[in-house]
Amino acid sequence: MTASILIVEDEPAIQELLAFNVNQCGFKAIQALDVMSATRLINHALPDMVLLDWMLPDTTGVEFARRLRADQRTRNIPIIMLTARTEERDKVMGLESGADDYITKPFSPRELMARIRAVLRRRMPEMSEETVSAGGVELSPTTHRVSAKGVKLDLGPTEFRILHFFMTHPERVYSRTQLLDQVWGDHVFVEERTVDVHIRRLRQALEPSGLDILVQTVRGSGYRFSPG
Amino acid sequence: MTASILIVEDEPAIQELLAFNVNQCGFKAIQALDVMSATRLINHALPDMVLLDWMLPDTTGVEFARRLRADQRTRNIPIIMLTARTEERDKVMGLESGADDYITKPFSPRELMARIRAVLRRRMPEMSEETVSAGGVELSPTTHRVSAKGVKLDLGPTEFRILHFFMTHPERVYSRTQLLDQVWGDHVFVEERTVDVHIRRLRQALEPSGLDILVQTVRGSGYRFSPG
DNA sequence: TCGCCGCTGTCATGTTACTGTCATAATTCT
DNA sequence: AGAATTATGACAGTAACATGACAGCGGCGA
Repeated sequence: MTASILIVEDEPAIQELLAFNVNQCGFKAIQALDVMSATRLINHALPDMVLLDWMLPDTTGVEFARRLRADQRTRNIPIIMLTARTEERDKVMGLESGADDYITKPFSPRELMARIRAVLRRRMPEMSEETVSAGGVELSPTTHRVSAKGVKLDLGPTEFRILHFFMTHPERVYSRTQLLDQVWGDHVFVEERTVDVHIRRLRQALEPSGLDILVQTVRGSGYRFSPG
Repeated sequence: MTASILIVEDEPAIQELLAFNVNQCGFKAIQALDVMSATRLINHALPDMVLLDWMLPDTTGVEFARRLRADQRTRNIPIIMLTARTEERDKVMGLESGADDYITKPFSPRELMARIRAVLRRRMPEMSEETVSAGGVELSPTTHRVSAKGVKLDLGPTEFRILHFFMTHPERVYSRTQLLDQVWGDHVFVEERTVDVHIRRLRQALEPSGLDILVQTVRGSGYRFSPG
């Protein structure tokens, strides 16, 4: 689920610097020294974003950006332009060519990362924010509040996520492994028995209102949320 | 933070007239003569509102409005439609283009501004200039004054903006990133932890009146203003 | 022009609350 | 009963947050 970022930059030193920073921040850097190889890489697999140098040996960055924007397949890939000059004219041209943002060299790694994240954030849809209600429990992701039979209750982050997942997937049994994947995230190494403990904590929080019965154990299989 | 308003209008004379009036009223006018450049501008930075001509050379205003509404990122931007004749009103309404309001040409600057303010008040509360009051705190954007339980208190500019944003968006939890976007501005590069510090300063200012409890920490998520 | 002062963003350090793991008790099944 | 599975309580490590200190910046008046 980590975003891949195609870096198109002919200067090897800057190329490496960019790749290092991008990788450092948890993205996957894909490197191209010119437009031709960039095109090949894009044909092979679409990146989630393109970091594009303004000046390139064969085609200019602006021209390449224009081509990306023209092609239906690549139209929606965000582009950040790297430009050496600070003149307003270049900025305008960069934006005219369809770049989402631009950054002038020299730049700090921090600023670069901030811009990358900002652009990705603008493009990425938000997760579900609907208030869920079932079996006397109400959970609102936006206010991050939970109430059982009208009484506010206090959950830790993990218990909150488990409950949210359960309420949006009621009645169905989930194994510990599935819960780890869904609630903790795919590639996390956590002991399976840890799930038990968090289920316990969730039940404890629901206990005062008597709604702990909604979280049911299915021996040999896992757990289930059953609003009845 | 002044609201930025994107004006999409192909007639240069009217474009300028609109821009002049918008700027005159303390907003920031961003100008586009057609849908294509409007799209580019929006990709770069989201405006707080769109003033949209009904008839445009390339895509019609309605079509553009529909696209804005379809995209998760732009869904919540208020739109005001400009139409040439009264009879278009029904069409605009009937087509459900998603506009928040419409205004027929010719229009008086006064009327235009009134509608802009009305829509902003409805859709972007923190942009309007009205005095907000919640949980014993009163904040007046125009005079830049804040009082807690009747006692006047003294805030720095940033703390003022945070509090204003919070008061116009109560109960909802905002991540540090979201707060940076909303209070600092879209592409400002500031360390996330800086938010903590300003929250601290805001709480410190509220402390004497005991209202610092209104600013709540939601561990793992962000902060929330809860007037109870 | 200079120095003062308030505001800002960052860092280092202190504090708190959550997490994951284990050991052990309590179930349930065969 | 014995085996397998789950419940529960305790605990240490740690991630997330709070707080205080500080240097840089910009505005403002002397």
